[in-house]
Amino acid sequence: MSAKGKRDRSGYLIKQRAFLKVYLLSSIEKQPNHGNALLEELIEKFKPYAYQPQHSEVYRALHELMEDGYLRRNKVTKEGSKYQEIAIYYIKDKDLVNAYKKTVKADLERSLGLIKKALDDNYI
Amino acid sequence: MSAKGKRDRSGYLIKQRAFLKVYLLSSIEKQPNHGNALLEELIEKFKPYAYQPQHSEVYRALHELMEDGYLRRNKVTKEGSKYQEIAIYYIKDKDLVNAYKKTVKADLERSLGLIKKALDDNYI
DNA sequence: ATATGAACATCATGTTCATTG
DNA sequence: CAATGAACATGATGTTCATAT
Repeated sequence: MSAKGKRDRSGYLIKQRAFLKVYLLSSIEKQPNHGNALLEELIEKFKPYAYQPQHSEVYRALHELMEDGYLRRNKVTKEGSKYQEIAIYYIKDKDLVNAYKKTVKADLERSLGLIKKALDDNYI
Repeated sequence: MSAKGKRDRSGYLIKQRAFLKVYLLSSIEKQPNHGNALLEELIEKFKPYAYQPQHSEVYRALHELMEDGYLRRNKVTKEGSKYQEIAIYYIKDKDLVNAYKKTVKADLERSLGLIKKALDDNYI
């Protein structure tokens, strides 16, 4: 079974895996895309935050989203000068996606609260 | 060597260890205290956030803060009906503490930014 | 060389066990 | 039993290797 409804026992901040999953789902909602392109997009997006997600973590997230029925994909042969086989991801179940994003939203808000509190409590 | 200036390679959110350390330092600044009492205080504080730090993690944080010269402690025999030997922690170097808290503040703010961005980017 | 994926390695942290008084 | 600490175990993630085109 994949990492579905799990939050770690102690309940500290949201895990990277879930964080990346919502970004992947949002991006694919706008436009189906393949893994490496999604990765590059994320790397670019987080540059100002000194956060650089690793390719393996992004692939793992995508694989889990497939296993859990959020995404589907089809392998296609890239046209043009290059002839690399790539996997394009599409949303499979929009309702499921929305439900998932909702739970992650709650965890993001909880995390936001924790960090805000730490700034409040420890800095005048 | 302890976990001093380390941030994980990918630069995702602030680590629990550092998060707890600033709380421990702040609490001890106000009032020297022993490990278990600090733990209970933290558990209480984070109850609304469904976050329950573990005792081992708090002790590890305290040990590192000693190793790195932020805290000192003395073992005392508890008076009263109980006769347990407990370790009371005191601030050792205020300037060092302030410097440390400053770097953690930056990481908290960076983390805050990341989470805010995730909420902005993925939810209308 | 690009894209994907698996294998392997490590770190951060959680869970359990031990000791002391 | 309260407090501390170490040992052990697991999970989350990073790094490296493999494969295909």
